[in-house]
Amino acid sequence: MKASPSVRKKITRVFFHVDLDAFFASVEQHDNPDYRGKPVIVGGIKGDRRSVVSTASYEARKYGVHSAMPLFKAIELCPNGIFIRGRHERYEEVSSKIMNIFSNYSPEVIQMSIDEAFLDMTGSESLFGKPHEAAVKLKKEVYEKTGLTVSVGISSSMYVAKIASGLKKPDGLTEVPDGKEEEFMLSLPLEKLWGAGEKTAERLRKTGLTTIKAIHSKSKELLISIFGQSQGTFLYNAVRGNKEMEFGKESKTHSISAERTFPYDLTDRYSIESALMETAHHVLYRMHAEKVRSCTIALKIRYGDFTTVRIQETYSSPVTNAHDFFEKCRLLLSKKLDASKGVRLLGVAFENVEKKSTPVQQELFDFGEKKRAKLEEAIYNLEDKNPAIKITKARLLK
DNA sequence: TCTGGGGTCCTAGGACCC
DNA sequence: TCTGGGGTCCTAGGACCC
Repeated sequence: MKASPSVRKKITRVFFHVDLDAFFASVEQHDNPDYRGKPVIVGGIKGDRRSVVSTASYEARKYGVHSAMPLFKAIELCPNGIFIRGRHERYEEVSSKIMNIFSNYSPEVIQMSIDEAFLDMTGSESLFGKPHEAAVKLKKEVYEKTGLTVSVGISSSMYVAKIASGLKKPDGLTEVPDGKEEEFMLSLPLEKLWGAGEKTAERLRKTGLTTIKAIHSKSKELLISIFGQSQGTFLYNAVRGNKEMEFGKESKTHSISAERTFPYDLTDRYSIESALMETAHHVLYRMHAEKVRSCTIALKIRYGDFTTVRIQETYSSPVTNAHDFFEKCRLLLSKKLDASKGVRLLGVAFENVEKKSTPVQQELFDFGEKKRAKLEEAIYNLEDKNPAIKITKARLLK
């Protein structure tokens, strides 16, 4: 079959990027009317050591408080702020309610995180009107149903929509007309270039590229020669707002991890191993809950001086039982740990996680491991059904 | 009282195979 | 004899994002 190009009209794609404004803090303000209009800081309470700000309400941002800021600094800047540790289950609940609303507007909602999503609004005009009109409707519906505001970016390029949604927060709406993507990008300061963080910005500046315009003036080859194939190509496309920069492709790998920063550095082996056991149990539990498996274990250690190392190992068969898993973790720890340094953080991860249904090479010998795995699975199921039951290794009981 | 936790992707080097 | 080239898998460290 042949379609004549002159007849087939080129379809202009329409993407929304929708971002929930100061999400965690906004949920708190919604649920607690006393908090409204006040600086709310989610991430930790006064006295929590080594915490950081997760989300600051717009009232708190006026004091200079922002995400990822150490909590002690936020307290310095905003001593009268309302400090909250956070209620993740509640945020998940509100998030899924909002994502549900999104799915009434588009058959293709690509959720990027708990508080943002892309909506493919291509061809939705007969249902919701022009993109701008549709966005107004969507914002209104979210507000009426949840009391929260969202910011929307509209563009035929996902990348540009993503940047546009961040421009007029909170409660913003920014539309970049089709064909104006490049112009739009050129009007922005370097800090708005999503995907180029602190380190890259620094490198760019050192190269004399202090503006998006300056990057735009360089050839693709030059950018690649400085920043490498991947990042060079990214920069070249990003400053042009190129449409082929898509999000939401199936990711190649998946991992499950847990890590913990200790209020004080751990120095003795027993405490370190106990903490390791606790974290290991946590990730293993999650792996069972998600019905997946993995042959690769990774251990992460951050020392008191903030240097961070990792060690990983891939085994011939998936790790399923807790005893075996912990022993493997402990072995990795022995190989890597510098005992002369205090341990600030320990993390454990399963890498290259895959669905349980995919076939796997059976181990030739089975040293009673299947039995142990069965028992543990039963315990996990029990905990699942009744969260009040907590079966924990004696060592973890204080 | 400096610097969370859960992720993804990239790079560079080494092992190993043909 | 002293040395190749491609491909794949694995590992450790980094950058980045929310």
